[in-house]
Amino acid sequence: MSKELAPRLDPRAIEPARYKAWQDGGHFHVPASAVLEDGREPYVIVIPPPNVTAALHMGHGLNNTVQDVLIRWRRMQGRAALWVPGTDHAGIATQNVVERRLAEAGHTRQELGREAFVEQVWDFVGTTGGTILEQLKAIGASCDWERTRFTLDDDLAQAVREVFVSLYEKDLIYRGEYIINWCPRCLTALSNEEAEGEETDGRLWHLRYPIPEASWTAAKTASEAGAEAIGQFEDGGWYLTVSTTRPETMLGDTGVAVHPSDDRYKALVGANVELPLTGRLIPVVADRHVDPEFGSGMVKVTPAHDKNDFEIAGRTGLDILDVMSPDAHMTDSAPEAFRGMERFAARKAVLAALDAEGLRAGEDVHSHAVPHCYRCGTVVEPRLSEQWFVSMKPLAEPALAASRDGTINFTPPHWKRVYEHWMENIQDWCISRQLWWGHRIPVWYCDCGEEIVAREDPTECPKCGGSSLQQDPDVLDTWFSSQLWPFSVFGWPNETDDMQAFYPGHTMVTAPEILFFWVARMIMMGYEFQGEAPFTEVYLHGTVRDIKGRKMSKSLGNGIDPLEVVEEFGADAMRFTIVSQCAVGTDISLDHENVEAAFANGRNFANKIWNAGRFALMSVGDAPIRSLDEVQADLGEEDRWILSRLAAATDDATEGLERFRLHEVADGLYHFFWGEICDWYLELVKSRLGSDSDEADREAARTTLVTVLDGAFRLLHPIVPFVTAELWSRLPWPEGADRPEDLIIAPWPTTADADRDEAVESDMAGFQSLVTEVRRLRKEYGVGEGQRIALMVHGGPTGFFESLSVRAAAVEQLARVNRLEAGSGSGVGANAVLSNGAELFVPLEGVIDVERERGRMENEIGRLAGVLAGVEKRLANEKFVANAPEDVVNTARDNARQLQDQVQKLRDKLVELGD
RNA sequence: GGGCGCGUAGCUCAGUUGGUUAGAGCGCUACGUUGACAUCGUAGAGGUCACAGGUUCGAAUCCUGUCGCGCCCA
Repeated sequence: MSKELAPRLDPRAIEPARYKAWQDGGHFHVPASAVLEDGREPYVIVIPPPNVTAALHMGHGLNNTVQDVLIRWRRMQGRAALWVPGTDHAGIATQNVVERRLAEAGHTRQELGREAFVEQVWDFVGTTGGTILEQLKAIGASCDWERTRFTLDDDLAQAVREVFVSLYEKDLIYRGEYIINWCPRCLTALSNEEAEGEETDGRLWHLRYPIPEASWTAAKTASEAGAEAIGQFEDGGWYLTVSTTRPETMLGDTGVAVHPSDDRYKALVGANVELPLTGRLIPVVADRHVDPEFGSGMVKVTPAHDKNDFEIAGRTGLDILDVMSPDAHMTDSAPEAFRGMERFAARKAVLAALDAEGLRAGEDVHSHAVPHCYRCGTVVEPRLSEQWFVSMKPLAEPALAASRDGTINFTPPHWKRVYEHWMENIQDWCISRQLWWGHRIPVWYCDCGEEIVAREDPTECPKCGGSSLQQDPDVLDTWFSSQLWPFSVFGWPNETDDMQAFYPGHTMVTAPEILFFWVARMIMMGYEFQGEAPFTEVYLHGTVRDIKGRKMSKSLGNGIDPLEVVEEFGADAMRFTIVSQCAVGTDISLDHENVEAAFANGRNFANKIWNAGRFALMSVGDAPIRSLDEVQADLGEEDRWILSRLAAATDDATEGLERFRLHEVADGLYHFFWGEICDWYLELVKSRLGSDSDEADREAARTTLVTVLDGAFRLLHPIVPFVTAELWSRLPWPEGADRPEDLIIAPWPTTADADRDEAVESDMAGFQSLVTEVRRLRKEYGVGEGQRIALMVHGGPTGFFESLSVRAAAVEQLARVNRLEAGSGSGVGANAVLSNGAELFVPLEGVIDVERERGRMENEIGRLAGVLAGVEKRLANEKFVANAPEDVVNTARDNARQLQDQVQKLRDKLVELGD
């Protein structure tokens, strides 16, 4: 019975039970047979797997709400809508968490040993790993939980193994010694993407390297040729100046380079210079990488500690000297005075030592991007290291073409260019990590020197037959497994029904931050291993920020816990608030200091839905309704109006969802529900629902009201699933008509052209403007709502007055008018002319101050005349009439006519008032 | 240095291919307990659409420049 509904929506009373009913009803699960046997069209989203150690934050709230909206909508459209959930093992992040816990107990992973440590991580993941997925249920996420995957699951490991070996066999994976990004705290290599540049105000120090006497002549020649870097000490000796932001690396310098065509330095190429503090001599070499325009045109070369310098060394044959340990301390390759020093201490010490020798030539403030580890924030050290790499250029080609030819679409579209730019300039990807937690690299080394890369763990060396094989100790970058997610979740490399049914998927919903990390790589892997893209739509949503525009983060303490929001206001409130702010390409900002205000909009709307539904259910009762066809002949104007508006709302919502314009969908449905159903239709239909009204009229009203709510609940369901499903389940239904088991699978509304009724919409607009105008006049003169007034109406469209008198009860209720008369009226009163030309007169003898009314009308005339002048000016312009589209000109003409009419009538009334 | 984006009501932001009397939510003001809802209703105040040029019959919307802000890549 509907009477039991509480006057306020209590989300806690309905949401958990609804969710359970959906899940128990099997509505989230999509078996492959739905596609392969039942022939339903699939719609597939794979979740961006959250880190297994993470707790739900607002970013997840946004990301998953968007996915759920899309999935629920497609499910209602009858698609086999599958949303695959799961978590990511997050190598560095997870290992760090467990290491921190060990440290609290005074232990290190090294003490524990690899096997025991990994076991501990598994324990940890086993106890806490499901948390975030459980939390997703609270916000209503309709994932297929039977398919939950973890990137370290055995079958996903099989996919990783297959991809690694296969790429290796195609020579797209190789091992080599190069400069990589190294985190001295995590003690692992990082990819370029994982080393985040942070704009820093640093210094550019200038250092002097003395030139031995043997080359002074060359130095003099260079100096005379305009070589800025060459100078003379007071004692007559020559030196050259180089600049660096990392002075400590000079201890590893093995050369100085100039551009080969830089005539200034020609004389010096081949000469040696003294490397201060080390007693070493290093050569001057020529290399095309040096930019003669930048600085002095002369650079120091530190091949073991800089990527460009390493390449210079490769071309010029310079020595490579590594002076730093993995944890960024100076090694025995550095001069004794600096050995064992931490890098930043060494920087100071080197500068001081150079100072003492008079070899510092000042410094400049220098703003540049310093790379930091994306997991721990430590300054990344470029380091020479032997690692595994993926050769990216060949993989990027089809992924780039897919964007260029529109196979893959980005929303918002400007990300297309960002993506393509990255693909065009793609660099090889360092995939080995010196961690214990992750997919172990499937490579074994034999004592005989053989390198074995195999799908199955080898027991003996295929070359020498020996059994003393050592597996590579490293694991793979987490993203190496994440990039396989769109097909590894379906059991690939096995040939599965799931693969056949659900690959490729459709929409990827994620944040722009991981466009390169993840989205781009998934696309590359899709092409390489499946021959087609893993999805065709990439929807990149904004970032959740606080009221000051800062990204929400744990460290800033400015986050909002979605679960608290759900607890306090309900998942519907949270979802609506988020979606209504989810305009394409914009961030979401929420006030973390006033959570109630931040979510008021969503909470109020959910409550409004609840109350409208509650009222309707109470008014309509439990008896079956008729079908719309049966009551067609009895429909009132407002019935036909709201049905027409429902059709409009349906079209707008469907189109908005198709274009990912979620904000517009939420906004449109909000105004349809609140501004049209609640503010007007419910008010108009109230009197017809009572027991004393004509039965045919009552049944038409009941049927229309239920039909409209049914439609509105369907349209709103993807955004606010709980409150809509709860109310929908209680709607009465026509006898004998099929009723879907639950709103979650009720068909998404569709429309036909005939569903719109422009004439009735226009009539209704006239009625609405009349009511609003009368209300305004009442307010103007302080006539309270308790006081009934008379209203005289003259003119307007044909039949206008008649249509009002049919609705006299509604006019009385909405405008508090108890006497409605045709005629222009006379005497003292308030006057108005509607835009449809109808003249209104409210006799208010004794209340109205004639002077005030005159002033008010003059203001109104002035305002309208101003608008009219603008329109007339446009129409007077021959070029406008000649060039503008016909409908624009016609609209302007209609406007002008209507405004002229309005102004004229008001002027006439003003004259009357003066008499 | 290169690239992308932003500057619209007190606040947070919409405004799709140039054509409306420029909108919403929150906040604010006034009035209101008419049996769905005070998490409400009614009405209202509040904007020279950053600035300066330009294109156009017509610019918040397109172009150029200036100022301010943010992000990405080197």
